[in-house]
Order: sequence, then C-alpha cells, then structure tokens
Amino acid sequence: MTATRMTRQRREILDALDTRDFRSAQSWHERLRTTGSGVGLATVYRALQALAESGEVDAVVAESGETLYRRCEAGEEHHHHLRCRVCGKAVEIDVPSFEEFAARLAAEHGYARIDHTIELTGVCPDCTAEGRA
Amino acid sequence: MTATRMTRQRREILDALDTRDFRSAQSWHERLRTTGSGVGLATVYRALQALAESGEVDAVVAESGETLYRRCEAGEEHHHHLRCRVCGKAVEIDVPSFEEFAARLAAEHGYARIDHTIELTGVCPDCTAEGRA
DNA sequence: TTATCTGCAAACATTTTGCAGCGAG
DNA sequence: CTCGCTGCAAAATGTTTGCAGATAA
Repeated sequence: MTATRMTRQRREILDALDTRDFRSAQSWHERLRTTGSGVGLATVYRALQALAESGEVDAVVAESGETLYRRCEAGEEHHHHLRCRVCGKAVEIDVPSFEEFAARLAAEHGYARIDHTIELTGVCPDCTAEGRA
Repeated sequence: MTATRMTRQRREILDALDTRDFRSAQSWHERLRTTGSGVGLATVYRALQALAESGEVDAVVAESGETLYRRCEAGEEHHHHLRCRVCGKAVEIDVPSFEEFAARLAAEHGYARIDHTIELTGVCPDCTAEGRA
C-alpha cells in the first residue's frame, strides 16, 4: 500500500500553489524560499510530480521544455487553458465537442488510447497594456 | 544581411529529414551517423533550429521535454498531427474551424497575439498490434 | 516502530556556447 | 577574402536519484 504523508513541506507547497498561475518547479521553489520556507528543490519536484499524478495539479510542457504546474480546482474534470506567454496567467476555457472530435478522428486512423493537449497562448490584457510584448 | 550557406552537412541533414517521422535532434544525429555521415551533434541542433525558424521543419515539444522535428511539406500551411506515443509515427490531420474558434475565444478574453498548439497522441495500429503498449 | 519523506550533492539528459579552423560564395 | 558554418569539448539548464537522517502515522 502506498500512503501519502502530510508533512510540513507538502503543506507549504500546497499552500503556495494556491494561485492561478502556471509556474515551473523552480519558480515555485523560489517563491517558497521567499516566503520563508526552507523546502528543498528536489522535494518540490517530487511533490509536484506526485500531485500531478494524483490529479491535484495540472502540468503542461512549455515550448522551452520546462514543465509548468498549476493548482487544479477540486473535482475539476478535463479542460483547457489560454495562457499568457509573458506573465503566465491562465484562464480556463471550454472546448466544446473537442473530445468527441478527437475520438472520432482517432478511430478513423486506427489509433488507440488517444490523448490530446490543446495549448492556447497569447498576451493577456495587462501585459499588452504595459507593452511587455 | 544574413546569408545561409548550403554546406555538405546542411544537405545531409535535409536529406535525412526526408521522412514523415517526428524525431529528436539526437535521434536524427544518430541516424545520420548510421548512414555514414560524420556531422556533429551541435551542428544538427543548430541546423534544425534554423530550419524550424525558417519554417522548413515542424517542431513539437514532447511530454518528456525533448523537442521533436519533422520535415514540412513544401508550402504547407498551418496544420496539426496525430502522433504515435510509441513509435513516433504521425499523420497530418485537419482541425476544421479551430483557428476561427481560437481567434474568437482570444478576443473574448482580451488576449492578443494568439497562438495554439493541438497535440493529439495515441498508439498507432502497428504498435497496438505488436502489443508494444 | 517503520515506511515514507526530506535535504543535499552528485548524476543525468538535453541543449547551448566558445573558439579555432574550414570553406561557400 | 570574408563571414558563416563546423567540430569539439566545456558549460548551462532542467530534472532525477542515492543515501543517511528525520518524522508522520
């Protein structure tokens, strides 16, 4: 049996994740240190991985190859994001009928165990205003 | 002014790329060596980068964080892929009206300079048959 | 008690860069 | 002749792992 211990570090990470931004493991770690926590980087990586696996956080791979994490809404199901390339802020969007479309397409080509990723990126209103892009 | 010289290495890389598979830079490099070419790994990275920038190859980021490259059809426009998670084989697909959908959505949220990535993955018929997944 | 978690440092994998020499134009 | 390209090896990045000690349950 695999348990999951709620350690101080784990709690701190969960707390820090309580924002709507997608950030890299390193970024979260930095934020934690700033906030006074002494969590180790490896621990952050391990925790985020575990959380992603159990579905408590979303993970997306950026163009740079970094993996970005963000807290999921509780009980949330499959969804997609529109993320700002500059500040990382993301809004959740609804892609109606896409699941269905993907399934049909997959069947057509004989592919099994289909999965899909839709990444929408742009520059959010704030960043546009500040000319940061 | 920036020129682009057609060297032996560049030609070899372009030739090797003449297949429909998405592969990592390292994988293409390995293939080149097998084929008898002595191109250096750094050169392959630099060439693929340049080619991706000029639109001659497609680049996608895998879940592992690796960047995968594939030759583009000449004059091809925006399109998407259904890629096999096991062998990497990809078929091109058409996602009707998605561009339009993305644009509308972006406007709704005030996001500018929208871009999107749709990655469909699955296990292709061959790999399913061979129980490789 | 004891299996899991933690921190650290070392190991890894992928990609980038510095530099001296080569060679396309 | 020039300036971009190449190979090599070193460096940078992002992430993972081994291990001994700490600690939830």
